[in-house]
Amino acid sequence: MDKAYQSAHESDIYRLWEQSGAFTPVVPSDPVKAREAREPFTIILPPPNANNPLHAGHIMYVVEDILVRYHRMLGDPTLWLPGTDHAGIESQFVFEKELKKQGRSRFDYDRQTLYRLIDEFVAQNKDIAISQLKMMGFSLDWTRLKFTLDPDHVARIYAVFNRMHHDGLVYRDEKIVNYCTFCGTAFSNLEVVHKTVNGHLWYINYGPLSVATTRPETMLGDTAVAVNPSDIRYQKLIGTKLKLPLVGREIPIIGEESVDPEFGTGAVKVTPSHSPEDYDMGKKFHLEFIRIFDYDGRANANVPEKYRSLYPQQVREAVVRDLEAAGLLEKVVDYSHEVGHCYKCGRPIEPITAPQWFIKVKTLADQALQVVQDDTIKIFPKRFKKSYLTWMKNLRDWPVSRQIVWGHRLPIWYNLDENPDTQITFIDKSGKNITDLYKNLKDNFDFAQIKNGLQSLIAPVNAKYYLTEAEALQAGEHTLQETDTFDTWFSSGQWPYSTLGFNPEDPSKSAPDFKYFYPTSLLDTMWDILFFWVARMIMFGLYVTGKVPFEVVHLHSRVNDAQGQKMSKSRGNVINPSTFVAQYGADALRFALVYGVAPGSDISLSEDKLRAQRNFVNKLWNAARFIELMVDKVGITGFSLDPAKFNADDKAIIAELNRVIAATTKNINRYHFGAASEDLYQFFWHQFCDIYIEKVKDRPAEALPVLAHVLLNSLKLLHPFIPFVTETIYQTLKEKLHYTEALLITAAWPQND
RNA sequence: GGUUGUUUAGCUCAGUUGGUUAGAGCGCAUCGUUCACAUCGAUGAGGUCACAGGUCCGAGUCCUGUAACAACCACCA
Repeated sequence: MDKAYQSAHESDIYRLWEQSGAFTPVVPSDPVKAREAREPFTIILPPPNANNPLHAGHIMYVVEDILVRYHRMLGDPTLWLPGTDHAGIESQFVFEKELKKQGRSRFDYDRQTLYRLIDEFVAQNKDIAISQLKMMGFSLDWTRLKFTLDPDHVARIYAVFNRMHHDGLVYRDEKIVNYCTFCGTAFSNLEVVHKTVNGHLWYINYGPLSVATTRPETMLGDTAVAVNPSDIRYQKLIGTKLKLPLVGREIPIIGEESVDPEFGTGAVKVTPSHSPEDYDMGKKFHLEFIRIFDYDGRANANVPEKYRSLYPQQVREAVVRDLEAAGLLEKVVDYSHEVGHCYKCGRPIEPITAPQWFIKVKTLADQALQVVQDDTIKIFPKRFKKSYLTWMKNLRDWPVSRQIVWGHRLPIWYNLDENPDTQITFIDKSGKNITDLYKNLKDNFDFAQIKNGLQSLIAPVNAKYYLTEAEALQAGEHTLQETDTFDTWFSSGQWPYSTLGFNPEDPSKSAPDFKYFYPTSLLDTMWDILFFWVARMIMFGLYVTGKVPFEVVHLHSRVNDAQGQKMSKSRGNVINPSTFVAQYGADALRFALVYGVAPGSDISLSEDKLRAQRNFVNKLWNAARFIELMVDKVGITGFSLDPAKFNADDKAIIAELNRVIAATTKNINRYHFGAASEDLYQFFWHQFCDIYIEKVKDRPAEALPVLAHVLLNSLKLLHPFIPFVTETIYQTLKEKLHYTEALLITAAWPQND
C-alpha cells in the first residue's frame, strides 16, 4: 500500500461498482407482490440542469448517496434514479447571453431554429454534469438515466395536461400577470423577487380630488379613482365622474373598502391593466381595462400620441413634466416601497394583463395539504412543515404558460381562420420581423411562410382551440400550435411517476418499475425549492396516480462559503466541486459536507474543513496499512474472533465498536448525518488508532483478529460517507484479512451481537 | 407587513427526551517523531452558552420578553 491514500484511482473504483451491477436493482417478475413482501428503497435524483456543471449545492446529493448506500447494505432492493433537466427559462437565458456576445438576440431567429440552437448548446454540455455526479461517487443507476425532453416524458405530461383539461382544471384567461418585458415572458408569483426601492410618492391634482401614486406613468391607463366609502371628505363624490388629466377621459369615482383613508390623499387612482390590486377593483366594479404598455415594454396606441412607444421610465418623466407644466403636480415626497423584480434578469416586473393558461389548484392543493397535515408525507426537518402548510393554504391558480421556446410547447392548436384576431410575430422570407393580426397578414403572406418563420402567437383570450393537431386540421389547414411553453415545474413536477414509467392513459399498463418502486421512499432537495418543486410533485402525484410521490421529504442544507455567505456569481465566491475533488478527493469533500452539521442548518465549506477530512481519509488508509504490515509480519493465515482470549483493551474497543454500530444506525435512520459522521470520526481516530492500536503494538499476533474485525466494521460504517477509500482498502486487503464479501458496496451492514 | 430560523472557545460549528468538571475541527502554546500516518503523536491554554426575567431540586437545553443578524412569504397606492 502507498504511504498516503491516492484519490486519483477513484474512477477505477467507480467503474468496478458500475460493472458489478450494484447500482441497478432487478425488478421481480411480479413487482406488485414483491413490493408487498419487501418495499424497495427508492430515491429519484432531483435532476440537475443539463446545461450547467454542478455547483456547490448539487454536491449535497451526498445525503442521498449515504441513504442509498446504507439501504443497499441493509439488503433492501435499492434504486437511485438519475436524470437531467432542460431547465426552460434558465437554459434559454444562458443561451441568450451567449447570443448577445455574438451581437445577436432571440429576435433574430424563428422559433424552430432557436429551439434547435439551444438544443445543440445544451447537448454540448450535457455530459459535464453526469461526469461530475460520477466523480462524486454517487451510486446512481445509469441504465435508467432520463431527460426532461425525452419523448416519453413529453408524451406523459401532454396526456396529463389533456386529462386536467378534461377535468376542468385548465383554463385560459386574461388576468394580470407578472411580466418581464426584457425576458419576454410571464412569471408566477414565486419567480418574482421583491426588493425595497427608494422611490417617490407623487401627489397629483385630479380636479375634484387629488391622488398619490408611486407610478405616475400608469395614470394614462386609469379608468377610475377609488376612495373609502366611509371617508367623509369624499363620500359625496362617489358615483360622480372626473376628467383624467393629460388624457381627457371621463372616469368614475368609486367607493372601495380596501382604500386606506390615512394613506396619501385617501384617494387611489385605479389602473386595472397594470396593477394587481387595481385589477381586482376593475373586475369588481366592471371598469374599463386599458392596457397602455405592450409586451415589449413600450407604451401603445392607447395613450396620447406624444407618449407612444416610450418605455415606462420615459413615460414617467414625460408625464411628470407635463403635470408640472399644467400645475397639477402638488408635491413629491420620498417613499420607499417593495417592487417586484424579475428573478432572472433583475429588471422591474411589469404587471400586465395578458392571455395565459392557468391551472386551477384548489382541489389539488387541498389534497396536497391533507397528506402533509396527517404525516402521510413527513417533512424533515419538521419546521418546514408549517411553512409548507401555510403556503399551500394561500395558493392561487398557477399560470403555467411561458413565452419562451426552450421547453414543452403546450399541446394546443388554433385554426387561424376561426381566430382571425390572433396576433402573429414571424420572420418573413427577407428576414424581416413582422407582427400583426392574422386577418391582416393572410392576404399578403402565404401560410407556409408564416408557419416556417413563426416566432410567437397570441390568440385572443376566448379563442377556439383544439387539444390535438388532427382535430384542428379538420377545421382547416391554417393551423398553428400554441407557441407558449410550460413552466419548467409543470414538467419536473411530474418527474417521480414519469421517470418510473407511469401510463396516465391506462395506469394498469404502467411499467414494472412504476409498480415496484412507486411511491418512492424519499425526496431530498434543498429547502429553496420546497414550493416550486416539492409542492407541485405532491399535487401532481396525488392527482395523477392517486398516491403520494414519496413518503419522506428530506430538506438538506445550503452550502455556503467559508464565511457563511451564500455563494453567488456576483459575490464571486462560487466554488467548483471539481476543483476540490481534484485537490482533496471526493471522499474528503463528501465527509466535509456532513461532518458536524445539524439537520437543515447551512454549511460553511472551507478548505480547512476539506484538509481535515482529507487527513481523516488518510488516517483510515494508514490504519489499514498498519494492519497489513502486522499481518505480513505475523504471517497469520486465518482469523477467528474469540472473546475468551480478549484482554481489557480488546473488550473495551469491541464494546465501543458495538456502541458505534448502534449509534450510527440510529443516526442515519434519523437523518442525523452530522452526528453519525462525527461519532465515527472520533471512534476511528481517537479510540481505535490513538488508543487501541498504540496499545497492541507489542502483541500483534493476539490482537490481529480484533484489528481485522474492527477495521472491517469501520469500513462498512464509513462506506456510505466515504465510499472510495473504504472500497479501495477493502479490495486491497480482503484476501489477506479473509473478508468474504466480494465488494464493500454490497456487503452487509454491521449488526450488533 | 407576516412567518421561520440563528446568536455556544480566536474562526466554522455540534450539543439527541433539561441531569454531575459544556464538546469537535481548524487555529494557538509547549514537547515529541527514522519503528502505519508530520495529511503524525502527547500535553495544554481558551467559553459568565446574546441579554433580562420565569418554571424546576437542577436550564446551553423548557416558557415569556428584548436586541442583533439571516432567510422565506406577501397584490396595498
